[in-house]
Amino acid sequence: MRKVFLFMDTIINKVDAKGRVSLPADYRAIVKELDSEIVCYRSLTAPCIEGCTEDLLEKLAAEIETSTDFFSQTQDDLTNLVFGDARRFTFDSTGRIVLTEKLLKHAGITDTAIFVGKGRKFQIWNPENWAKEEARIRSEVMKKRPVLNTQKSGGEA
Amino acid sequence: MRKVFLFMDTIINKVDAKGRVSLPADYRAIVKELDSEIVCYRSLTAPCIEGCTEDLLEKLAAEIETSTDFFSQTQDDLTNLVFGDARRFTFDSTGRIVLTEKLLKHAGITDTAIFVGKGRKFQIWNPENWAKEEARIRSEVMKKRPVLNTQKSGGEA
DNA sequence: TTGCATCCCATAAAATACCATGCTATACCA
DNA sequence: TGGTATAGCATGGTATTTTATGGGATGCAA
Repeated sequence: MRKVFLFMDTIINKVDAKGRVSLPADYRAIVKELDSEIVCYRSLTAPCIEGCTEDLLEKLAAEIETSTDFFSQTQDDLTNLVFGDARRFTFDSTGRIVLTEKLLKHAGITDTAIFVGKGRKFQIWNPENWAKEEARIRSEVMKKRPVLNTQKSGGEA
Repeated sequence: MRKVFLFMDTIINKVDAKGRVSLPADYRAIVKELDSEIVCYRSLTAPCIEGCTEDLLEKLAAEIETSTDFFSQTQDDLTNLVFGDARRFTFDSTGRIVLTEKLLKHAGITDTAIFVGKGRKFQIWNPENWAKEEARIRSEVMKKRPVLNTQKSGGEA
């Protein structure tokens, strides 16, 4: 039995004409062990699909409810945005989910998708876009790293 | 069996001359599993119909009753409006509810309706109006998001 | 009896569950 | 350590079920 439930690794899978993709086996295992379901939505910040367990969304719902007023405009906007876009995805006996046209379009995915672990969440990218994004992130980190170090000690590398 | 009961996704359905609409299958599943019923009322804040399970309204009522400190006059008025306007909608064997003229008029719905998940609640819009509303919300959030981030750390694209 | 509302049936389309296969990664044994 | 057997996984195809939706029948009320 697993102790830690985090989405990790980067896995490429094919997307067929129906939009079917195998959810990486390890992701499936997590969802099963948590006795939860997958929820996907369009990322707000990047051209990719984002996914998490339904449990996490449930927590988010609770948080929105407690931190904003029942009749407030903010609660209205937030819930519309989050839950209006999200959708449950149950996987079949072979471990596949069927992504919607809306999601695939937003991520620019046609016949191949790449799953990127993000801990409690994961993302699904068009592989080419992800390659660029990963490069950007890595260079970004390298740019920031010396700055952070200088502040603390004296800089390195 | 489902653990989490949240209305999600955005689904377009037709409204026939009798005012009949199919409640999205997933919404029905939630209502059934909660062994509850659908309640709809005119949204107080937007030109749309709002719906939730009877259970939620029950909770709201209970909260008002048990709340020690008196509610403000406005809040009281709001709850009056909601409960006064709300009505049960049972769906038939094919999963349809019959919306009233009053509700349809308030939302400007004629032959097509779009269901928007909001977590514990959902909304029913005229598709065109919803398109505008969604755009408004997205731009609103994009404006606010950087602000929220700057307060915490240093902001991000 | 007539109008209105509810219920039931039929059908086409779409979503989803199932089956089969080849491949890959893992485990096992010499 | 190297080779082989095994189990798990991704993937293509097919069958079945569910869902949306139009039309009609039934029952109640005015």
